[in-house]
Amino acid sequence: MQKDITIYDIAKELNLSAATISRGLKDHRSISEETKKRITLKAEEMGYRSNTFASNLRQKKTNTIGVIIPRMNSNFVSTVLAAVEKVANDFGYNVIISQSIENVGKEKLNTQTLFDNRVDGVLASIAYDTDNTKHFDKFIKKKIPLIFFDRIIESDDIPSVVIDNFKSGYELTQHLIEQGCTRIVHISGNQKRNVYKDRFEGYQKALTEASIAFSDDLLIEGELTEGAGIQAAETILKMENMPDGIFSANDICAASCMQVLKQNGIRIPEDMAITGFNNDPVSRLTEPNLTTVNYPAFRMGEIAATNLINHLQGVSSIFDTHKIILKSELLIRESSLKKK
Amino acid sequence: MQKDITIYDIAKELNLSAATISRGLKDHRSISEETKKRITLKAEEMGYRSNTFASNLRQKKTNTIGVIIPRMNSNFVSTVLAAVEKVANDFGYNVIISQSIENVGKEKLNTQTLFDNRVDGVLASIAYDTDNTKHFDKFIKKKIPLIFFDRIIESDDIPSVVIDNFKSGYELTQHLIEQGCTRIVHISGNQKRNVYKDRFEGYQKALTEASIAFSDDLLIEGELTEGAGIQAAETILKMENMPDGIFSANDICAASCMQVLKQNGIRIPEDMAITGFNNDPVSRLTEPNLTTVNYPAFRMGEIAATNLINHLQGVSSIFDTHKIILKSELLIRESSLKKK
DNA sequence: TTTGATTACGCAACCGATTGCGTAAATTTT
DNA sequence: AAAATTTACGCAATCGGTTGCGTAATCAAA
Repeated sequence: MQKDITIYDIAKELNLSAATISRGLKDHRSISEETKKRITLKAEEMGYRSNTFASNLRQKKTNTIGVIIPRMNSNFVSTVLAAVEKVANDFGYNVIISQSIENVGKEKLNTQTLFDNRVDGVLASIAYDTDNTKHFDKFIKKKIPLIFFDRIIESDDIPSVVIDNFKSGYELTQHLIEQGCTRIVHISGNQKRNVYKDRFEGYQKALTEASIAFSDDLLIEGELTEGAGIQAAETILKMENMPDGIFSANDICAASCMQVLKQNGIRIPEDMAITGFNNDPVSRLTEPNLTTVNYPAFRMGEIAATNLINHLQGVSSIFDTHKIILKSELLIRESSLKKK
Repeated sequence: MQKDITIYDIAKELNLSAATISRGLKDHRSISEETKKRITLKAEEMGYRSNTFASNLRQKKTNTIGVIIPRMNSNFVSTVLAAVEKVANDFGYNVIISQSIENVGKEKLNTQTLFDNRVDGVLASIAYDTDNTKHFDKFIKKKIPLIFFDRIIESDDIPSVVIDNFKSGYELTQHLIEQGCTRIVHISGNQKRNVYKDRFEGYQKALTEASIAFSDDLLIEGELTEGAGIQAAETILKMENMPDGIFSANDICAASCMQVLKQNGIRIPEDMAITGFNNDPVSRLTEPNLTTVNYPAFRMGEIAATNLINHLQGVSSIFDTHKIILKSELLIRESSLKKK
């Protein structure tokens, strides 16, 4: 293994100082064009690569942003990440991704890892059971910019990028009611999470406005996984007073639930109208296609990353913003169309 | 923003040298138990955090492994990544993930970024249009261990972790033939990629063994996306001599293809038997459920990461291994069961 | 009591890039 | 032609942790 080439090696070859090499490589104005060219060429020729650590150590910044997400295995999350990576790359930033696996403990470890790795900024979507932002305080104290997206905790210190979950939940439910549903089950996730709580409250508001009573057994709280959908279906099938509509807080759960119901002879949407949330590809592959909400995942990633980086570059401050709400719209498909 | 605490600060507080602090913090044997305890406590009290860059700079290693993948947005990839992250964390390694977006150009940039960030080791699954491993040579030259997984390029220098795509393709096709299919379309990806080429060759072998002729129009090469599935279906619908079986090289494409066919009155599996590949959740949500191949994604990530890290720790050498082949098995479901 | 071994720690030189300050030489101004 | 600028580069300290080597102090062996 040959030794690494450093700016000192280049300096020696060209009879210049290391300082000049350093400046020449980064196009510093006090170096003449000709010298710059010689330096660049020599560096190329010798196979020089900058040592990030030496640079980071000296500059006290890393050109890296950290992202904390619950899991990578959903269409939504991977789309957000794709956008974040794209924006970061365009601005010369690296991205470190860490998954909390829906677990506060792991999430705390992740914040610590990112902190120790001295990321310049952080984007986070919090885990299922997180109930305070204490483990994010270290970033705030160190003035390391932090933005929450999708799953957030309200905090005066932490700006966020979200959609209007309340509104979308409200609209979905309203749509189901318009289709003639009078007994609508809501399958949701942990009510600690804004995304689920807000959708639920939107659902409740729509019910109230239509003078439909809500009872606790209509809310099925679970993990919104494929398995949770199956369980929900089984619960529903056992209900004495069978519902005529289901509003699931995500698509995958809606899809698996729908499947079990169909296997049990329930006709969709005639007997049961179903809606999901997110517009995952699966919503377009079920039969019938799932009515859902288009979630601007890519846009969300783009906006969160752009704001963070603009802040880092001093272009604008994220602290001027408290919350950014993106547009999300209803996608009506067959699974909920009782009236054709 | 308060200044960062360094080992020098701790040293001053305790009237010790920085060297002793450094050693004390990492449990070096030449430091007395009592001093170690004092150091640890003081460090805790002062809110000390180690500076990774200074450490990396001096030690010339980063405790970081890099992963290059085509895209994050498939169930397969995100499952592999979850496994890699788990193993890496257990061993105290960080993970940097970079997506090539199925593009050699980006893939090259990614190798450079990982190289410049001086990752200790690399795991890679190559892009759609990569046709040589030249951009990986820098790792080999620097003795940075590299393992390919899933999508590989055969190379004497680079070990890999895969499944037997040929065998699975063969078995799937054999199954379709047993079900009475005599004209089977194969929807595949870029034939440069081992995963697609091998599955195709397995398919061909099964056909040959059953004395079924293969003709070029039976191979539909595309990007295996949702959209590609729709296109494939349209192509198939226009065929004068309608096939009676479809073997798609992944599930998502099979699912969308199946949907279009159904919309056009084709009965599955009676008129057309369909199989996918991967055992993505979507394969369990389509109607009928998709026959597919169970792909041990988590295991693959675990094995690749474990081997890489074992090598880094000197426990074993990856160069003793050329290729690791994991077991993958046929999952027969309704979409292909013409004979019940 | 003397000697060899062990324990516990300090000294100082790294790792490689960055940057404030200083200066000789070249160029422009008056 | 002398003075004032500007240009182009070098010096040396700095970032914070690591580590080979050296040494004082303590302990065991002779």
